[in-house]
Amino acid sequence: MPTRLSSYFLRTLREDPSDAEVTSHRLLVRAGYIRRQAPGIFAWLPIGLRVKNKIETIVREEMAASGAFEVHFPALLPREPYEVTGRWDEYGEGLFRLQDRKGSDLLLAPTHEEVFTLLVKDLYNSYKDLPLSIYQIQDKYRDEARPRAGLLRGREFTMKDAYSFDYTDAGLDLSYQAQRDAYERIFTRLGLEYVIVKADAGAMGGSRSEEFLHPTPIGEDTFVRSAGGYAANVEAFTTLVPPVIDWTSFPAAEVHDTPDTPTIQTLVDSANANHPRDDGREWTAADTLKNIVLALTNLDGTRELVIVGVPGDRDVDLKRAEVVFAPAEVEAANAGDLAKHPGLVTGYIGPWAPAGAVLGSTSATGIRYLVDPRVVDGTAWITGANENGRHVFGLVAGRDFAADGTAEVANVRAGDPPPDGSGPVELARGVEIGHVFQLGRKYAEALGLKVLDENGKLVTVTMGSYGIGITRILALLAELNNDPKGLIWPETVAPFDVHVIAAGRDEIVFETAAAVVSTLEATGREVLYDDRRKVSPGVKFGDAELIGVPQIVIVGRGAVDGIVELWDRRTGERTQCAVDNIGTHFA
RNA sequence: CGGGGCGUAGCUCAGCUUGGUAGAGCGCUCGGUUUGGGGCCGAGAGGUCGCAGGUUCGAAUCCUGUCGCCCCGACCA
Repeated sequence: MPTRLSSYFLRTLREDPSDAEVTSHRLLVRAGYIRRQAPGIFAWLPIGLRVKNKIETIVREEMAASGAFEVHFPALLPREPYEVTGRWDEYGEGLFRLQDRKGSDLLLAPTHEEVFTLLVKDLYNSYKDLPLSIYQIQDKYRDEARPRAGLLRGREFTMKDAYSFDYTDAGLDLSYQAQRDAYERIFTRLGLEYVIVKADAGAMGGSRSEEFLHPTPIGEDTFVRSAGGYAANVEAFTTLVPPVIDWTSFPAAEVHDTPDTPTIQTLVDSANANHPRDDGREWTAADTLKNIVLALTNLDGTRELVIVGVPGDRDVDLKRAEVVFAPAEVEAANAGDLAKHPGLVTGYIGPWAPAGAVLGSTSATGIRYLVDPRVVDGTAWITGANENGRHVFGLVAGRDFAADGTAEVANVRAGDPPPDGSGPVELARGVEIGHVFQLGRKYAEALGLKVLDENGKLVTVTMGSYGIGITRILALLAELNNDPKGLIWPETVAPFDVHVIAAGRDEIVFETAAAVVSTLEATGREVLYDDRRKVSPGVKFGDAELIGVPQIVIVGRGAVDGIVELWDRRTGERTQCAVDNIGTHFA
């Protein structure tokens, strides 16, 4: 049976909804696919569900091909398992929490590692049962600080989440690879360009992690890639560590007066004017060591300071810092923080003073000191002398000062060398459409998921976690496939295969259209039939363009001669076709 | 959490400066007309003007507070 527009539960809007800015959001609402319920929360209408189901079907087929089984969990879950793994607290304000009538804590799951782990623990005890991969397609809840862009970043969204269970690391590698391969097939079928980038494992824990990003300027993720094939999220980028330098012939560090040089630029100018280098090269910001005070707020609410030293031509990237110091929250230290440490001379902070070390756990201040990986032993720096208006020149790492360790907190720039030597990187933006993780044993350990191995010994299971954002992909496809008139779906996910328009009032038009619809359905096509009697052709054409079914058949004034028009929504091309040939045309 | 914008009919908006019976277009209902690009004529239904206080003879309009929404930023597996 065709879907008849005269009775379909669909209403298109003539004008853009006032609360939608992003193209995909605007068109999906206008064309009757979704309706907003609350910020970041949407209802799905029949035609929208059809597209969502098409995407889910592709995902299900490839999940099945990868050997994974589908299950389904509730979104509403008890606190306890999340308490055990620590995520009840770690997730912070992003977690929707609620209580039942008895006062028991519940949550709307942001992701389901805990309960999948417990399910396998419940059913399996032997290595013979493994490997196992199971998945669900389910709605997830995250209380985003600011939902935006319609479906692209919502608070409720549909996600395919898969989990793998192995008892050896080698097995995990295989399971991970199987999911990764399935993702490549899925995105290829969806016609979505993607880049696989090295990612930070973040709050999920675990080791290996890669993101599938669709490269586009509207993306919220920044990643780097080199011509030689290196690709990483900026949070996961690791700096190429230069070789250690032999400093035996270096002169001793000297303290110079550098009045009124609170910023790097003023310092560089002053150095070139008053203390030029012997070899005539200009001092640059990269010759200076900038020491930034960060304040960490730990999960238990305590606040501590840490100082990071980065080359003066770089800034601290707070997102990268969050990764380094997770799960603590990171911000720049404020005046109050600094006031508690009178040993720190704002604007002239450095690791060294004539009286001894100033920064570091064992120093005068006792503040933890971490440096950029480029600050290797033997590098010489201009940096603060911990006195107002004075800097120390030629301060050599490893000789004059030592840090507590290194930290990847400096911003990444185009042209930076990646760690694998594959050539300078460029920066690009992308939308995260999939993410694969090797979780390792974190969750199995916390929740006690163990199996007996070949030797009758209990071993902890190792896990992987794999996500695809279904509704985000739908929004992205809408974002990529439209024109000023409306949506233009790719055939693979279109709500219908063909949109048949009866354009005219004569009975012959409707008879011919009905015949065309029957023929198309006989060839297995899903048809949307605009059979509305009192609606003018202009309205029908406009709706067809808005709705975005890729193939349109217009049955109109040619019907009397047995001729209909084929209208390609994407190219706009219209060609004539005899009614008798319609079946073979689409066959 | 900071900055900006906005809450009036199902949708998109005007009216507010300068207080005086609630408006338009689209959509919806009925009748007629029209049928290849959102047509036309006529008659209707539909709104506690986000909410609460205040000023006033009188408040959509002025004042105070409050709630909500959108955008930018911070934040965000």
